[in-house]
Amino acid sequence: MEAALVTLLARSTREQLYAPALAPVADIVDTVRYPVLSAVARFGPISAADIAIHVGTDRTVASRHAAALETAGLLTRDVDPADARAWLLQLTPRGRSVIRGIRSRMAATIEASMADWPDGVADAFVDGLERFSRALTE
Amino acid sequence: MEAALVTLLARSTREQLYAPALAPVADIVDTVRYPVLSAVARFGPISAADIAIHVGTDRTVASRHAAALETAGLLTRDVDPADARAWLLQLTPRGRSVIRGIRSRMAATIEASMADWPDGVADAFVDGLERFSRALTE
DNA sequence: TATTGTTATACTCTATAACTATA
DNA sequence: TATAGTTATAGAGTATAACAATA
Repeated sequence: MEAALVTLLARSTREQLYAPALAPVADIVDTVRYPVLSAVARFGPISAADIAIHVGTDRTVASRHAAALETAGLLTRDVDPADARAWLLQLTPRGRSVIRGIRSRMAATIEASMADWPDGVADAFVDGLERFSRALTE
Repeated sequence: MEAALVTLLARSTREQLYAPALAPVADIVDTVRYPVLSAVARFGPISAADIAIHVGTDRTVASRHAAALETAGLLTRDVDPADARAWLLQLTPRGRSVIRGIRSRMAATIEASMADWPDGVADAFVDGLERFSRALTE
């Protein structure tokens, strides 16, 4: 298992998995900004500080990526009515459309690589993957 | 699944999974050199050019990491008897001992995070992970 | 006093280009 | 001519430090 994990965690694997899904929108979303966009999609409206926690980077990094995604028209930043220091990040209709396309292409890539797996193995893997991911973020 | 995959592929996840396993040898093996060491353990004796393919980086990067690991006494570089241009990388006894320790600590971390999983789920996950990793490298 | 967000800066890691030596 | 390995250089991405504004 160690070998499989080392392979999966390699930087090149991330590029390899993201590249085909991001290709059509490569000019506005790259492999480092996509995690921010994905987190806003899942947890928004959310502040940049909380995004940083989910994405696992420093606040300054999340802030810069969010600014870039705002410039690209994929998300908006509105003052948090409950805290004037914070900005709440939220997807624009264009952002929602872009992420829908990315997810659908990513799913196609993944499903293709599992096409010849025995029945049930893929479902069990996805189940385990979700458990493992949850364990990491707790 | 997309969310779980984004989490797993995050740079911070790699650090989080490797950190406890590498801590005792942090002065000689870090998270970017470990994949090189692991590949030498699995495929050695092997040339730097082939290591680069397995690790998914450029030749120059693999070469530098290998040089550092040699300086640390974890691997040796001997001229390939079949090709005087190439150097064959191979673990030293110390290198084997170090990687044994890393793998055992990594296994402990992973097993701990799966401790409360239902019977069979962990095995199915590992099976799927290995299949998925193989699909990525082909 | 602590926290949010931002900017300037330095650091790490990587790829590209150029070179030598060998096939 | 092509490939293995190395070194110098530039680029991308990140964290640290310092700042203003608000809790």
